[in-house]
Amino acid sequence: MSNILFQQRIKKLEELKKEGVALYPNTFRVDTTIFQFRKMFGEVDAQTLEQEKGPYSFAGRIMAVRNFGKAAFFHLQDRTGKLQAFIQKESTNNFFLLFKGLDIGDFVGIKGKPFRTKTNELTLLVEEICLLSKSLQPLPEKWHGLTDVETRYRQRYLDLIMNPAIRRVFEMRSATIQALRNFFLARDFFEVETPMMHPIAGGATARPFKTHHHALGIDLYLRVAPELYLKRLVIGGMERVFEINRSFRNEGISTQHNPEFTMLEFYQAYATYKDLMDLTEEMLSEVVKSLFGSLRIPYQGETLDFNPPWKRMSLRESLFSVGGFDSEFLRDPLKMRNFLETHSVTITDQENIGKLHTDLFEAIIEPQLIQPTFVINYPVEVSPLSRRRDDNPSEVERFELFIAGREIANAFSELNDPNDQKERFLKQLEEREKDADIPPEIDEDYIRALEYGMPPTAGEGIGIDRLVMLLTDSPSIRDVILFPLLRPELKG
RNA sequence: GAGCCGCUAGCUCAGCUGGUAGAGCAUCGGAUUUUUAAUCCGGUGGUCACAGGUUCGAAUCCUGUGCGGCUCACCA
Repeated sequence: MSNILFQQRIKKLEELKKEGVALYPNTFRVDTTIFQFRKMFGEVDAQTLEQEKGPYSFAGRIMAVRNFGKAAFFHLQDRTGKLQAFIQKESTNNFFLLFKGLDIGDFVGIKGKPFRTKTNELTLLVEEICLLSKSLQPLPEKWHGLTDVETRYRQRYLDLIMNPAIRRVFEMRSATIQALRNFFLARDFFEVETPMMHPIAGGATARPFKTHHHALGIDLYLRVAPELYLKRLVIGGMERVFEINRSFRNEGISTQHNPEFTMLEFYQAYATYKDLMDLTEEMLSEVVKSLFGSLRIPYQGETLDFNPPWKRMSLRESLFSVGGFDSEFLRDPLKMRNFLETHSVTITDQENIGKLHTDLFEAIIEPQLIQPTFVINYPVEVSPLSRRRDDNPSEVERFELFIAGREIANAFSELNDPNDQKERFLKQLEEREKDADIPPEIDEDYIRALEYGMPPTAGEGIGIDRLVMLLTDSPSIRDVILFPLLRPELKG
């Protein structure tokens, strides 16, 4: 590190050391947060404050300094906010010793009492100050802060120091997950953790990450979904289970996709996909209400309205009512192909009617579904784990929830017929592109589990990252993941 | 994987049709005991992402590479 600012700080560090200052002590005790301090004295007038002796002790990072030679103002930032402190020669015994050697970015402990400045700002009069940890790297500029997105993602700690708003995003993320967990616990669901490393990649068709276990001498796959394990638990008698955890998909990266992402999956025996629609409305409106106190929230210039009931339409209906296609068109593979090609959708030769309909849906309908909308009754070809409809076996009992033009949830009545399941697995295997990295295997144990009998069950997956994007008005999934995956930096 | 855009001081940014790099903040030295992006005076700081090419001369034009952003593809 050749930069001069770094060298200057190393020099200061050595000078402090020479003076006998402990550079990284851990003996300072904090008794007050900045939030608590404001709560206690935020409304108290200057005269009354004079009676207040303290001392109160705080710790945090120095974020700005305004120096007057024999006195100075500075901002201290802790996890709860920023506070102005005033330090002066006459009332701080180690003023000269320390203050000369301090830099913006250093952690300090301060003790003192509250007062109000001429401009009536609540301020701490510092009676004692000590260095807690030296910052050798200079922080970004105080006014513009850190805006370079690459640096914000690579050095998220800097982003968190400089941009308080990003901290609020992750507080919202935590609160969302907490609210979801409480929702399920209150309804007698059982929280579990199932394997991340699978001998056979199943539960979705995305390409998996591959790894190797040396002692066992076998290849393993990071899970693309927890689905098949959670349903084994239902078979085992866990009639209501949920898991909130990571899945991994070895696919492209975009504003909607990170290779590792967080999913909520839950299964409820003796329920149907229709029950889950009701449950989902209840769940998300409860979460939104608890976070915002309202069911209408802003997202990227739109207002999302979570007031139930939400619109429900079949995939076919949506092609008519939202897409404006007619039934003749929807029966004609050639016309649909031509149409899709003019909308630059790439299609393979062996696509059937069902796949063409979902292509049309994804290209034309999905982006238009801004308000929460359930789309139901998908073709069986694109739903290998879903139960067929009794009145139309070419379709399945399934819904996807769309909000702001994006898929947020996917749910279905589960296929619990082991013979049908095995046939669909085999069909899937036939259609899958050959990939040397993924052996053509089906999960025989899952079939065996089904043969013991799975109760009629409905299950759902919700993309937590995408949900948090909506709740925090974030345009990119990287804004709601603390450390999104990036290519490694070049060294030197 | 493809297309478009970007990369200049620690940070935020200027830098025109090519003439040899600038501002603000930060930092260093000085002044300053009520500031709020404090103020005033004086300094330090650059392999212009990297590598080639064109040219008397390249931050600037061309080619390639790296990293990032957006869009598309992939992700039933």
